[in-house]
Amino acid sequence: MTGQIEALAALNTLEVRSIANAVYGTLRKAIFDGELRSGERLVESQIAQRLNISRAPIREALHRLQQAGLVEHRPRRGWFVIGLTPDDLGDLYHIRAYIEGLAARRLAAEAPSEILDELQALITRMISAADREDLEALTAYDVQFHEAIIRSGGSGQLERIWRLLRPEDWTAMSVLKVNDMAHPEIAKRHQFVLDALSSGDPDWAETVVRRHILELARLVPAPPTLSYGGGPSPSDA
Amino acid sequence: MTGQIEALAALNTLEVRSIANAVYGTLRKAIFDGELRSGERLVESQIAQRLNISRAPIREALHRLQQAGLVEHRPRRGWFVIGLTPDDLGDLYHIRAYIEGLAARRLAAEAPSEILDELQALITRMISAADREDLEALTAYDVQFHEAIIRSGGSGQLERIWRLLRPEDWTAMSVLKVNDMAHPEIAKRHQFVLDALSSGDPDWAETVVRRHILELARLVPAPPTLSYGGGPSPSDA
DNA sequence: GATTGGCAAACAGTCGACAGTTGACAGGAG
DNA sequence: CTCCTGTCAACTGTCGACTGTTTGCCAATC
Repeated sequence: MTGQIEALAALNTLEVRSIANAVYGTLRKAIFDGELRSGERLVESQIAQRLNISRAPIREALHRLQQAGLVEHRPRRGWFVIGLTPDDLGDLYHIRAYIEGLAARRLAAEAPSEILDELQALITRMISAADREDLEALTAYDVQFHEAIIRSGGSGQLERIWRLLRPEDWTAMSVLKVNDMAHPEIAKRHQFVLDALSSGDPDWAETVVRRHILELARLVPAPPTLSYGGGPSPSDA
Repeated sequence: MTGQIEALAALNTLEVRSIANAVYGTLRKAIFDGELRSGERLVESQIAQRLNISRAPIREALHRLQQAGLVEHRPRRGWFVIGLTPDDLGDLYHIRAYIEGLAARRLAAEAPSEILDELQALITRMISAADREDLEALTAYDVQFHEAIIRSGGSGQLERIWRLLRPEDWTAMSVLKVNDMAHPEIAKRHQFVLDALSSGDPDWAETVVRRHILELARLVPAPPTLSYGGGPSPSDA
């Protein structure tokens, strides 16, 4: 019974209920895959024609991509793909580090055992995923771990901004690449974080979580959007 | 000549070049003025009818309001006004404090004199505005001061997120109310911030700026959206 | 009396069309 | 040859209409 209910709930959450959602995913993927280069112009009518739909859902998707910082809108001129510089990515990780640190501080202050148990369970699963060399699962648990911290330690706004920082894929992608070399290490690090959260010392919890994120920031490679295909780069300003 | 050019530039920046922009402003104002209460439902067609326009620009405005965190969109159900709790506002200030702190850190590391001069000029104007009891100007310079820090200390992403945190009005409104009682003090505090930025000590600059913002957070009254008409307030956590 | 099934109204999602603006280009004046 | 001006195509901003889903209500059933 419960299993079925959960399945139904998942179906409801399934994101592709609207064309606009599908377009959003398609364009986002195209950008990340490098099919759409930084600076490239996106013409609503052309996309509409190529996907065989009207412009309305395209506009909605573009607005959402703008919110995610992946495209730019110039009034009466059109839409342009934004390239993320390594600096940009670094900034996003920095902000994320602060936000999660803040959530961690609050979480540590209360430290409700259900949450801590949940986090511990996730770590257990991480370990087993690492044993199986199941990168996908490992990544998923990693994301869930951080989501749990934000959800239980932050108010709505903290979570809202946090989500804006990570157009779902980035984190997943970078984690995958980064941890290529150190699967079992991941679980260990999260255990360290959890210990800090359980310590009852908000300052310590905040510090550990912040460092945890910033370590990622250092390891993250240049974002896929970038793909400077050589040539003179006008990147000094 | 130059004057005219500047005037034209200002006209270009003027935001009401599209209906969607106007609708955005209208709805935002309605929410802040309390005409639209937290939880209230917004029906696209009704708004369209009342403003005598089609639904397209309304949808765009609603999407932007969602991005600003002022309304919520439930697929196939509609749009709902979101009420900001005092906790929410506090969170936003906290995040802002971190972001501006980060920008301050970088700014202090380089400390280009043009920027410092610009900031000093703004403080001078603040003082004179305070003398004149010109609250509007005082607020404007305050905002410009912080904008300058973000622009020169952050990469694009830092600024992008920073702007998301402050649907233009909040800051202005809260500053107005808060400083009602302490106009000349404002300039003094900003001078303190600027000194820290000039000190060449990034750690110190970050700390001072962060505190500067967090002081605001403590002073800020309950957000206007809220308008709890009495009743027990659930604000302890 | 409580539960289920069907119905109708309300509304979001989507569509195709039109109008105003912008950038590019060609042609003419200096 | 350079600069300005008029023209044109492309594209965004906006519109009204259609379609499918959701919700609340009422009747039929247990």
